[in-house]
Amino acid sequence: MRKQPSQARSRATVDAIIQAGARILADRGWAGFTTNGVADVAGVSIGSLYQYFPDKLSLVEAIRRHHFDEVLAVMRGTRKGERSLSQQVEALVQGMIEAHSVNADLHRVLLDEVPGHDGSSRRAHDAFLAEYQDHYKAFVASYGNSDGSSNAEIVAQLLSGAVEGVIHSAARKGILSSPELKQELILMICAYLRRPDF
Amino acid sequence: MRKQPSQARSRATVDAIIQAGARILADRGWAGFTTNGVADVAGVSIGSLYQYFPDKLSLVEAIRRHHFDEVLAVMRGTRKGERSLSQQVEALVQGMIEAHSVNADLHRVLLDEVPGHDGSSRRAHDAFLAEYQDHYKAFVASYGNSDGSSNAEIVAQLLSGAVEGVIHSAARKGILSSPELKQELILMICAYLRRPDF
Amino acid sequence: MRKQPSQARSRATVDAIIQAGARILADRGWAGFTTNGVADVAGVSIGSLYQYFPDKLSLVEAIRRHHFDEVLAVMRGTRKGERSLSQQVEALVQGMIEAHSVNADLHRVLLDEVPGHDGSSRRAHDAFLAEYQDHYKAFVASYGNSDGSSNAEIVAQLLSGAVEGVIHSAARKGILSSPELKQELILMICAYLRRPDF
Amino acid sequence: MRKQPSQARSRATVDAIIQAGARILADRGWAGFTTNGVADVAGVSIGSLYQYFPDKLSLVEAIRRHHFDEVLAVMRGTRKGERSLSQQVEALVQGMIEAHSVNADLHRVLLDEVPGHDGSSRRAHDAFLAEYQDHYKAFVASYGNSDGSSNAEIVAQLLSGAVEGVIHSAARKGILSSPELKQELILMICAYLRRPDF
DNA sequence: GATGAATGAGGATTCATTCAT
DNA sequence: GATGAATGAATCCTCATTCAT
Repeated sequence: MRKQPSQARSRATVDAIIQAGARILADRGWAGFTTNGVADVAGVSIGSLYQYFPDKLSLVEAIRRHHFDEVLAVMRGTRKGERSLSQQVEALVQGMIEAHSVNADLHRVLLDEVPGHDGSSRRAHDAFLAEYQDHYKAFVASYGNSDGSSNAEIVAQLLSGAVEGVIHSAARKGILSSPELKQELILMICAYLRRPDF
Repeated sequence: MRKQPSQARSRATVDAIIQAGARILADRGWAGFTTNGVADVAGVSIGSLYQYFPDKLSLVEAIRRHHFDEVLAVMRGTRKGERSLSQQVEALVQGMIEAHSVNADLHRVLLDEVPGHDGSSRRAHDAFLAEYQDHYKAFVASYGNSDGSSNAEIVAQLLSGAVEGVIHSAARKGILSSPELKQELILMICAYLRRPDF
Repeated sequence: MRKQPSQARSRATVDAIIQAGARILADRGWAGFTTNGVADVAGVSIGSLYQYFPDKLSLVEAIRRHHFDEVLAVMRGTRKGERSLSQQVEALVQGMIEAHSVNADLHRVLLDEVPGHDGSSRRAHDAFLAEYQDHYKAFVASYGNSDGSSNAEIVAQLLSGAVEGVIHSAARKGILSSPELKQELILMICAYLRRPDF
Repeated sequence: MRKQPSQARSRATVDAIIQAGARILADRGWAGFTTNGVADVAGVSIGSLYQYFPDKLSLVEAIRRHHFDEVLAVMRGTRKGERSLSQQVEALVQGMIEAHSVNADLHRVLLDEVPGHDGSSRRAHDAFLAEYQDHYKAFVASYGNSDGSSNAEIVAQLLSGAVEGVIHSAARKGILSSPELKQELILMICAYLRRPDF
């Protein structure tokens, strides 16, 4: 950011810009994301936008940080310490569904469309992905079986990919809230983690 | 398309344009995809491009159709009629991996970046997704268990989402060819399909 | 330049752009030199301008090359081989006045206002200045006195600065064509070159 | 100026703004001279700047007046009353070099880059140039030869142009302090003023 | 049919200036 | 008096598309 907003008024402006930017990114995608459009929707002048964000990318970075914080907050809020495996899995799946329900369109655009995060922005993005993966690794670890832990990485990768994919495609079809799908996903994960040769 | 290429030369021109477009889309993404750029790489004039494609979207549609045809051809080529469940699953997974290896970058851009398919293009895209899902439905059906068939739809949805997600995230990390991941994915699907309460 | 104009029409366009640019630069200075303004005056669209010049600086470079070529052509046209010193000096002074009469405003703006010529443009500019100085060095050398030639450099520097300055300030006052001033300038140079201790 | 600074604090503010403006003008040229930038460097708010200067041009005028005052002060300080011609000429040249050494970059920018002095600013600028020329006229007059005094004007014009030009070009080449060049310049002027036919 | 010159709406960004606090 | 948030006209540049040759 170019300038720290010190007065209340400017903080409100910055917030309005970020909200409007998130809205436009979610609704129109990266190609439809124009700084003039953001300023318009935010109800501020284009000059005000550039007073706080040196360029388009730094704005999208701010939006990204904002969104990731929310998503991570939801994920961290997932209740822990369940007894049975299926309860643990249900908590995980439920948490991811909720996390994905936080502005799912924005999430997709941020991950898929927004181009080259270079430099400092890369770190923020990687930090998010790292914590994201850690969520799965922690889960796999907590399941605590005694086999070669070298597998944990792969298993976490598999689980995150599968859960992500199922939720993603369900979101696209508008059936994210389907209880049957959720139930089947839970069953699949449980079956996988319980398989005899694990 | 504006015009059907009737002569051999015209067909060669159209092919060159589609190839060049696919190349650019894969290499530079949707944001780097310009009609002038495509014409340049194709070695034809911008006027010729517009002789065959009325606008940018119709060009990207042609590219999409072209690519989806290839992908479906690979998927259809997956060997069928295996005996054991795990052999069938392995065939499925292997087929999907191969399908995703057909110009994976182009695939990702077409699915993630290229914006709103409206009108006729929508149909083509949906037809692809339908056949894609049918592949899974056929697989689930062929596993042929006798329980409530109302579940088949959900199970296909789950499987396609999970497989897609795992392959997608692996592709992003450049580990699409990891045998361990593939093995775990097969294990997960087998475990799921074999679960006692199915 | 971004593109070589191959057809006659495009060559005319490029010429019109360069002429208009030179005009605007001379009339309004670097600060008043806008690409849209140039396109307007040239009677072409802004798009055409950018078809041939990748950016504002490359346009100003083309203008510079064009102008320097003209100036050097005039300087080279100065008749050589005079007998007496004062005839030689008169030829020199006359040549410089004529060279400076070639779009004097443009000359001033190009030398004084146009910012940082980096890279390849630098070379063109330096080449001009070098030939410019060479003109003086050749003159000093041709005067052929036998004293330490290590002075030739300094003398050339002095002469070019003095002649340039006189012509420059005369141009500003609109008295470039004053015969008296020219005569005095010739006298000064002759007196200097004839001084006893030279 | 919009307002006369009456209190000490105000005067300090105005001074800071002028200093900062001169600094920026010298360092970054006219193109890099922005009111917000000046306010920043001066350590005052942009609002304060506009409290004292109604617009950008009035600020640059103040800077110009300030600088010209300094230069004239240096020129006036040149010691007078030397005996021999060459001593007088040396004093003149030395004075001009010193005057040009007072913030040479700022001087160049003010003379070459800053655009159109209209209205009241024109007067200030002309007053400076007049006094500048007067310096030379006084010098020519003091040399007091008895020939047609109608020449004095021309001779002053020639001398100021030549001295200015030599110093200017030397400054550009970074050899303003070269004693040889200075010596040659003095020689040239002496030779000119001593020429038999004067 | 093919060419490529020309077009101009649209989008990112700057900066002089105003005005509420 | 001072502050700095807000403004928006102006500028550079891109790229989809048209059309004369």
